Amino acid sequence: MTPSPEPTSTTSHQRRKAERPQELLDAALSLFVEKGFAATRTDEVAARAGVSKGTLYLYYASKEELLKAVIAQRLSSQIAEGARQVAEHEGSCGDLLLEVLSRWWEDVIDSDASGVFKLIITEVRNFPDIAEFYAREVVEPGQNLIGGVVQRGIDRGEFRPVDVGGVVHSLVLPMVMLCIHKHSLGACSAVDPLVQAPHQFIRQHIELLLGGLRAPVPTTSPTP
Amino acid sequence: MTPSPEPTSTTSHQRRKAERPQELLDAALSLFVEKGFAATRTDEVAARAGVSKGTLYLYYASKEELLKAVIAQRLSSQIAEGARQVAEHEGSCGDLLLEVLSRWWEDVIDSDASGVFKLIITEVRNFPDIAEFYAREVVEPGQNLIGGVVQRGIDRGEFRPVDVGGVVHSLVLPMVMLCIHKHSLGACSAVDPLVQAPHQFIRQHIELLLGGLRAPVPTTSPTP
Amino acid sequence: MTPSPEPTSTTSHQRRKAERPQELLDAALSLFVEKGFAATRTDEVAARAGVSKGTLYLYYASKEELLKAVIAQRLSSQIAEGARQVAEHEGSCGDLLLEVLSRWWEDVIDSDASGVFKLIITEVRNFPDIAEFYAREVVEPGQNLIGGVVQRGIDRGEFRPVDVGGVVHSLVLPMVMLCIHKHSLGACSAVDPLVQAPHQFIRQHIELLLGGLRAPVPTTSPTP
Amino acid sequence: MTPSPEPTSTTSHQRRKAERPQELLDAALSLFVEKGFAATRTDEVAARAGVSKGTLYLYYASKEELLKAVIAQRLSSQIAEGARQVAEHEGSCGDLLLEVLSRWWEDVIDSDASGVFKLIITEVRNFPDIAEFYAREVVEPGQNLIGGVVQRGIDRGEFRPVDVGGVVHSLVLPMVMLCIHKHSLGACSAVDPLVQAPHQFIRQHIELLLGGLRAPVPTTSPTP
DNA sequence: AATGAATGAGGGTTCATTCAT
DNA sequence: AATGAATGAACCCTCATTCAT
Repeated sequence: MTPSPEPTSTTSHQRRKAERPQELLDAALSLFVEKGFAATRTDEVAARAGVSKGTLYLYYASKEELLKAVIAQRLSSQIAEGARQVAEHEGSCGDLLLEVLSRWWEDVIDSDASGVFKLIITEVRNFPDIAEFYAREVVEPGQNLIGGVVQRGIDRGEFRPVDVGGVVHSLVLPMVMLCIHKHSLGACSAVDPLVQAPHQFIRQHIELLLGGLRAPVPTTSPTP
Repeated sequence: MTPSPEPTSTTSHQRRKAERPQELLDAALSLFVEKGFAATRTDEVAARAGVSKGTLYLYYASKEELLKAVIAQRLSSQIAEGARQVAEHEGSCGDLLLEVLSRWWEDVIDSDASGVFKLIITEVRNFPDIAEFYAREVVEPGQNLIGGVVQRGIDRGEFRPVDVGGVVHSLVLPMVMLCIHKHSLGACSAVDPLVQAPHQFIRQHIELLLGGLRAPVPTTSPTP
Repeated sequence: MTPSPEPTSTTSHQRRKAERPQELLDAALSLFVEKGFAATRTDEVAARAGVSKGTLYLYYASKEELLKAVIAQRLSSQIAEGARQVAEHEGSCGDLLLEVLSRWWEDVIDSDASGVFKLIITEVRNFPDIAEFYAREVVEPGQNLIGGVVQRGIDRGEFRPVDVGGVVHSLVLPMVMLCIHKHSLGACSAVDPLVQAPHQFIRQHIELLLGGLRAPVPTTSPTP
Repeated sequence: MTPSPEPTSTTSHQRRKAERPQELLDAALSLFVEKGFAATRTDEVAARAGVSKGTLYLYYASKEELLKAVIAQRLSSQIAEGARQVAEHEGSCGDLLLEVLSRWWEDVIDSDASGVFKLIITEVRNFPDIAEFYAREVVEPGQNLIGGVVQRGIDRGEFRPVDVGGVVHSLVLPMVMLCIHKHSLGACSAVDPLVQAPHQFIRQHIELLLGGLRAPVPTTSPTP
């Protein structure tokens, strides 16, 4: 916090220098997502980041390292976000699910992060490290989060006693699928306008599922 | 020497030639799905098909033509399958959906065809022709099929009046997502065993959705 | 000359068989001349000769052997032709030159043989054997032929005493050049229509040269 | 630190870059002329230019572009040369022809440019663009140049009234032929030593033709 | 004798990576 | 730190040649 003795020399030159890695990561992410890792040329990445080809190698030792940096950075920033909103929620589990999922999803779908899912899907088989990383950092905490809420709903009698893991998938897979879709078929002209209003769809989807999930109001329980 | 009337002239030479295209398509599909188009080398495809590199080019003019042939063939064979099972079904629309979807899906998920979805997702951006082809041949007929059943259910009062397109997506997207998953993260060791019992999951998923979809049993208040 | 004992079984099948080598040579000559040896594919040669690719190798051990056969055959047939017309000619050496050269040249320019010059020019550097063969079979006898007539003209006082070798080149090089031209630029559309009336040009050319060659009529010899 | 005003920034790095295109063109010319376009490998060109295979493609987009650049550059430099020496000549048209032709030709025959004629002859059929280019840039201006002098000679009564186009060919074709010869048979061992003294031959050739071209000296019968 | 499917070495071209400036 | 020229391994594709039929 002590002001650095050098003058206000955080010149635009230096500021740019500090931003280079992020600019490169952004450029790489968008290109990797669009064309795939193998079909993306390093010159393109450098060009989109506004630097020369050689500069890329000052920051990342190889194209593969760049890929891993892209994924690691985006996923790390997502882990925290979901976890916060969880526990301090009041109200029914149904509402909580609706709230948490739709908020998280709205954050993701409109940002570059949505592409990471496509990127992972596309590249895991070629870079197995990614699988392990993704399972540990994203899949597991995410499932625990959502699964925990579902389980709580069952315990409270709010939900019917169903397979928790299955419900989580029913909830989440379409969301992931839409992220992927956005960066593949959805990016092509005039394909399936429904999926182009994803905010609305996801809300409907969750409510539809909650409809099947909620325990029948235990008045007289006439249904066998 | 006894002349067999029909020309047994399908010599082993000719028989091999007749089978080559399919062998190459199968090899190409599995490799393209596994590694992506750009990361697959033509020698690998040839080797997996048991022929030499040059032979591939006797049947397909280029790597890109091979890709298009792979997709076209697999999709063409799927178009017919779905359409058949449709109309001559008796019983409730809910049962019909459960039946048609789970049967189609079991056919797909256990065959090589499941990979085509990943392949399309991965490559459309690089080969825009594919988007058009896929939209015309798969997405549209598929949506009409499922959407038609849902609409019929609503008309009959079996289902609540919901957004048809949205329901179709809620039903289908997880299935497509599981196909994709099978060939990416699912192919990596020890990731998410839940998704490794996909038959059961999809049945649960459909029933869960049907639960949210069915009109409340009109016992007390038979609203028209 | 004794009729072969086999019946008239020189069926069209056999006749074709006997003609195969020549058909292949003709096809090869025209393609080699048009595109050059390296740029000609063996399939093209076979196709133009109306046989399959494999058949070519029944007659010629390799593409290179085919080239040599093409050249050898065409040149051999030219050697004899020129030599005959020479000695038994009556009249002036000028007339003889005009006669021999224009007749030989008319035979050559309108037949496929004209292409051989281009072929040799194009390929000697890659196949040095050809140089030796050509020098021995064509250049040397040809020069002796024409040079002999020129020398005789000088000896008789019909021609001025000039460098014989040079005159031969002055006479012959344009003819060779026109053969080459016919198969390169001359085969392209609308190039230099003059050269497209080569019969007339060559006659003019020879007469022009003879005009410079003839000794001034030895009346008073006023020129120093 | 003393600032030299003009940037001596032509570092050896940059200097090399500036010279690369010419080095590559020279290497390509000599190889294309020697072996033909199709039989020349790009690595050979690169190696002869002292660079690696990849470097070639930094300067020329393809082997074919390299060919066209080779031809265009050499021809462009020849166009100007001939045109300059023309008009400001004093003396007879015969002297002018002798002077212009032999000077131009001596420039060409001893430089690499002589090979371009063989190259064009060899490759036009495969690359029709070249024909058009050559006709427009070389043949037409050249014929106008020489033909103009001949016509002037006729108009002045210095030459007999002959076919101008034909004379131009009689003059020029042997020169072109010798250029071609130099790079094909002439490059093989011990072939036709006459043509190996080309300077002398061409002078003789021109004078021989001029002998046939000149109007008879109007001493006794001054025909108008 | 004839075919044409199959081969695989070789050539043109690309592109990740290096390094002198 | 930044550049961009240079490299060369690797990839797609061709085509001369072989061989089972």
